[in-house]
Formats: sequence, structure tokens, C-alpha cells
Amino acid sequence: MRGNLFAVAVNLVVLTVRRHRLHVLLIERGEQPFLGSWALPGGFVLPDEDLTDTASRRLAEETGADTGQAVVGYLEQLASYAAPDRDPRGRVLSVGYLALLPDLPDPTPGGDAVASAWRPVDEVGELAFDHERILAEGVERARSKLEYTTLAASFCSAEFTVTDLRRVYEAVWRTSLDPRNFQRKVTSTEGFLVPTSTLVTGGRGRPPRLFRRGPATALHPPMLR
Amino acid sequence: MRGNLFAVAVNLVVLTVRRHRLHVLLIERGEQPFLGSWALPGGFVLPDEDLTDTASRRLAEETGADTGQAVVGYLEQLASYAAPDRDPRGRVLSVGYLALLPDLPDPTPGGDAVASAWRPVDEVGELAFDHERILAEGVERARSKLEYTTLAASFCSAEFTVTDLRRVYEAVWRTSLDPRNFQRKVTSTEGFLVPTSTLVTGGRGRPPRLFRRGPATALHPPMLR
DNA sequence: CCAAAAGTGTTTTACGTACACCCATGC
DNA sequence: GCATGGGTGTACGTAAAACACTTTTGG
Repeated sequence: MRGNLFAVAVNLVVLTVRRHRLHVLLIERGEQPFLGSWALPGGFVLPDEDLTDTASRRLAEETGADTGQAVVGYLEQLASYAAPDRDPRGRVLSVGYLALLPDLPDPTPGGDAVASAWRPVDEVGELAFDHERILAEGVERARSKLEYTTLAASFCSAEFTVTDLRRVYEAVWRTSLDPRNFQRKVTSTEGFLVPTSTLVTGGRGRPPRLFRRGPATALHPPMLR
Repeated sequence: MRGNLFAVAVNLVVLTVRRHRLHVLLIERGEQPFLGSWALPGGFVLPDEDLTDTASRRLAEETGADTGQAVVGYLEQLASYAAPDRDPRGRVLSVGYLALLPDLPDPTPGGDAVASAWRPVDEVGELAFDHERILAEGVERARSKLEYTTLAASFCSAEFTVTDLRRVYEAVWRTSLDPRNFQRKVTSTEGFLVPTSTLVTGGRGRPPRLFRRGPATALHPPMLR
């Protein structure tokens, strides 16, 4: 078998919406190379793991979230990066993964990290390796997938209001959407939202209804930014 | 550095439209494993290559096409596959690539292949490794990208008629489109098609005009199947 | 002339946009 | 009552779908 050998790692673009802004989970590296730099969480693929196994394991280690048969949350592969000089230790291929999660408590670092934190995606500075590029592609993928899938609900907890969902779109797209047209659009899309009988009291104004995710995954016609 | 080591290969889903049908380039393997089976063309990533380098090199070896600064044709990464048992020789990660080319002459096999051929995608039987899955994802990616990009033109030679372009859509989507609405749609999308002054004579009926690709890459609003 | 294929115009219908309006709660 | 946010109704414009029609060639 020809060809030289690579170490294979997975790196995660873990996104959530906190306080109406899109945030990404970053870790502070506790090892060389890039000791002390911020980076995407990730890790090497173990001998009997498939790529998705590594990604879910590392995601669970960093956040406690279990996306195995996820009721909330979402995990998908992005792309692979293998420039010859991307890691000073030698040839490392990294497979990017995109994870969408509801707003969780502050993380407790796992793996080789000394610290980890949710950071607004538009305030992320320099990252280790080629992680800025992976992050950019992850954010772009999330933005476009909101248009034609029901993935925005992956950013919400199991029950949520239409306004919660609209805030997700507004945070990810950095736009504002007409609340009235948005309401009609999402409630009239078959299988997107399943109404519950619960109303949320305690806030100002008319109490909103809680919804759960429906079975639909695609959005025809798409939501427009 | 922890983690075990992988061989890294690239496999290509090379698509073209021949005789109004979508075809894929397959090779007949001349080595173990899967000796004699049909497979996607591909090869291992060499020591100083990035993934795209390997993909373009192997594509050129199999077809003669140069997608480096492609006037015609297109090349993009699909996804990576690394199930522990996907290759009996050991751990091999394969990065799938999608290539779209205009109709070319029959290929001359390169690499480890003993034969290669264009096969209609809906007549492809069993393939080596997990290549059926890679092919399916490549075809699906091509189908959806035709909706919201101008990539259909990558299946055409440098100059082509509106009908040539419509035949591409019809072959990839296996639908029929209204020629009149299609005409208006593509000619009115800014930057999709640049008219030339040449008319194609010799056929039956009114001679069609030749067009070149314009600078547009996205299609707003999208083409609908 | 007729057939065939390219290309234009017109009508209908669906849906996005904008915005007026009503509903149900806290204070 | 009044402010606030949830939710509904309605008019308008843009564009897709369907299809009649004109244009330009070959036989």
C-alpha cells in the first residue's frame, strides 16, 4: 500500500445561541504546539472509532451533551483539511464537524484543554492551526442550512416558543425578521412545529405557546434571509 | 502525539452528461483488494500534496482534464469516510471529491486500473469498498447544487446553447423542463449566460444562439426541479 | 408549403412583503 | 387603562407555471 501515513483528528465547530448572539465553543490549549492559544475542541480518532464516534465522544466530553440519538442538538461532518504544513508535528488530517446545541451552562474543559468558553463568533480572534478557516466554514454552513432545513430548532431546548426560534434565525443571520410573517411561515410549514397545550406565563404581554420539533427536516419553500 | 495512523486516499465521483444521461467514470481494479471489481478512481495522498492536489492530479491522469484554473469543469470536496473496517488492508481514510466535466472521449485508464469507462449512474451495480455510498452522495450533491448555483454549465463545453444547458438539468434531475420557461429563466438571470454572436446552423428548426458561462456562481432565485 | 426547434408574450396562481389590527397578559 | 409582546387578516408585488404565439431554419 503506497502513500505515507497521517494522524487523523476531528475538530468541532460547536455553535449555540446565547443572549441573542451566535457563540462558538473554544478551548485554550494546554499542550504544544500552540500552547496557550485558543482553538476548536477536537481530538485524534482512536483505533476502533469511526469519525462520527470521535466527534460525538469529544462533544460529550466538552459539553456533556449526548448527540447520539439527539432529541436536541445536531452533528454533521463539514470537510477535511490536510495541508502538508498545517501541523508542525507532522502530517495531520483534520475532519471538521459542525455541532448545533441549545444554550448550555458554561463548559468544563475536557481533553487537553486548560480552559474552555463560549465566545461570540464575531469576536473570535486568532486560532491555532487552520481553525479560523474551519470555524468560518462551519458558521457559513449553519447559516445556509437554516434556509432550507428545520435545523434552527436544534439551537432550542425541547420546548420553545416561536419567538425563541425567531431569535435563533436573527442571531445566526444577524438580521431582523418580521415577527408576524415569521410566525405564519413556521406554523404553516407542515411538520416543522408541533404545538403543545402549554402557555408560558410570567412575562409581559400575551403568553406565548410552547412548541416541540416536528418530524420535518427540509423546508419547502425555504426561509429567506 | 496520540492516535493511530491512517493511509489517506482520495476518491473521485467524476460526472458528465452523455446522450442525455448522467454518467460516472468508473475503473476496473487491477490490484487486491477487490481485484476485478469496479470502483471510483482515486489514489493515495503523496507526501507533499494537499487533498485538492491529489484529486486534480488523479483526475487529470484519468481524463486528461485540467481543472486547475478550469474554464470548463469543476472540482469540490465531498466528505471523508473512515469506518475501521472499510479497507481490509488496514485503516484507510478516503476523502471523496466531486468532479463535473463536459462530455469527453472515452477515458484511457491511469493509476492501478486495468480498464475505465463512463457508466450511466442508474446502471451502476456493486462497487468496491464503500464507493456506492460515496457515489450516491456525489450524485445527490450535484443534483442539489444545480438548484442554487450555475454549476450546470460545468457539464457543457466552452460554448453551448440554452437547449444544451437544459438537457444537463433534465439528465441530472431526470425530469423534463418547459423549454420556454427555462429559456427565460436562464437568460434573464444576470451573469449566468453571456451571448455570443454565433448561431448554430445545420440542424432542423430555427438556429439557436451560442452562449458562454458568465461570472455568476449563485442562482437567485434558484432553479426549481 | 409544412415540420421542427428557438424564442417571446400573456394569463393565472402562489407566495413573500408590508403593515393594520386584534388578543391576552402584567402593572 | 396602558404598555408589551403574541398572534391574525389583508392588500400588493414579484415570480413560477402553463400555454398561445411568432420566428427562422431545413426539406
